[in-house]
Amino acid sequence: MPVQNIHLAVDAIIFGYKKSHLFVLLIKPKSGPFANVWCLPGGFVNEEESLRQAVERELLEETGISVNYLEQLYTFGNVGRDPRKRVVSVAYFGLVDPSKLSLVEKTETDAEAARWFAINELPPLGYDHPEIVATALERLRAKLSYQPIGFDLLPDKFPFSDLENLYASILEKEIDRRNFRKKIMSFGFLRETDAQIASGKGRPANLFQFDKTRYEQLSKENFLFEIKFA
Amino acid sequence: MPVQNIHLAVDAIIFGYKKSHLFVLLIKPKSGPFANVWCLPGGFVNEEESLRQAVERELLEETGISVNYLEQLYTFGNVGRDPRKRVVSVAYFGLVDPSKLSLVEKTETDAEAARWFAINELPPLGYDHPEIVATALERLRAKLSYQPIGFDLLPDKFPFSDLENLYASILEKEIDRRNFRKKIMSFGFLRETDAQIASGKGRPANLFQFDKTRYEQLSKENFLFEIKFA
DNA sequence: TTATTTTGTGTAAATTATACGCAAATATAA
DNA sequence: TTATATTTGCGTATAATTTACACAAAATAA
Repeated sequence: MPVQNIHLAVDAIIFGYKKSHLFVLLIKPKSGPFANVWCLPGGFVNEEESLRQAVERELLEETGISVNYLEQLYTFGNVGRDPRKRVVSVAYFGLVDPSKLSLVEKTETDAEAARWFAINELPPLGYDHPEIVATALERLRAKLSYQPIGFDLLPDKFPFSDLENLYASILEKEIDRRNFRKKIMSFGFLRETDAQIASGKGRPANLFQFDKTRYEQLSKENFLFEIKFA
Repeated sequence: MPVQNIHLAVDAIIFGYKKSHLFVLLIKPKSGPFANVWCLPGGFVNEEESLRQAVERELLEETGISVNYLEQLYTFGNVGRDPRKRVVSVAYFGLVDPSKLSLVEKTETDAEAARWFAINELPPLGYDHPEIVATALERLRAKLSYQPIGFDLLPDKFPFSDLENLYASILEKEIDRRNFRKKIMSFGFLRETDAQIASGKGRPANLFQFDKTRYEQLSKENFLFEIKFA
């Protein structure tokens, strides 16, 4: 085996969603070359853990969060992306529901705390993390249209308009409410509950629920999830 | 920085296509725990090269081939995937045109040589390479339907039926010739040349050519490549 | 010259996507 | 209490796309 001095890290880019805004979870590392700069959560991989375990561990250590959805995004390995030495980082892409977003309102910024930032109000980021965020955002947008992934950004029960606003705001498109609803309901994996919610003003909305089991059943048959917009 | 004893490798899974069959490029490593077993080309990353450079270098060294298309596929990092020590491997996914496939017919199996294997006649593979192949095949199939990637598996000029057979054989679907042709031609990036080819028997076919520039132009506008099959 | 093989092409029917507006239910303000 | 503003819930007609389907032309082989 060669003598190799390459370090292996993982980074996590975690999206949250609330009130028509997409958020990203950031931390300020306590040490390292970007010690006082906002960064994605992440760190070095231990020798006896899988990559996924490493991300989950780092996430828990640095932010206290656990995710609804997590998948490998891309591996960033350019020479020089860490000023100290060669570090290759496997980035993971995750989604959480709004219950995890409480820190956004709470945190009164202890310097090392994790914080949520709205996607279009990100602070300057360390390393090549802007590139990672861009890649993740692309992936999120792409996946919204061919995987029912939006539900991992919503609470268990939600009014239909929340789903609609999620698509509209993340994809930055206008959506025809009637056609969108028709389309989603035609899939048959969204259950209308008998609960209602009063959103403050206007007519109260019925709450809906994503039936994951049903979705998985359908996927095995000849069913294709796809949402396109003009 | 932590002391970390993880090694970083790259692997390449290269697809070729000829006469309605999909091929994968394999080698027999000269050393290591799978010294006499067919494996994907690959090897350790040098400290001063990017991941992509590493794959391209290994490919050239081990198989003498250069590719038409190459993208990062996935990073395989489970503990124990290499019996010697922790090795994390970034797998790349590549496509070549049939001119590179000559080794298939030529090679009279010098033990260390590279060889093409039909996808459904693969020998037993070392490491976790069966998993990598499976992942790559999934990716290839998925991409065929939303990126005009099939052309990288064909020669510069090709009869239309080759394209059709490529889709049919890789996706294992039946295709309606007339509808498929209508669909592809409607995109407007396939040029009919005035060359013809006599395939041996039957009516000679006109040759077609993928106009990449035109495709890229279209992509910038409001154009979506998509091919679905029942 | 006849049979066989492969290419090339059009149309009608079914399905899917799009465009579009009004009434019901609530909260708030007058 | 009544009027106003806001949000939800819903249907239909038209356009666009997808699907199903068959036969003639050009070549080779027998």
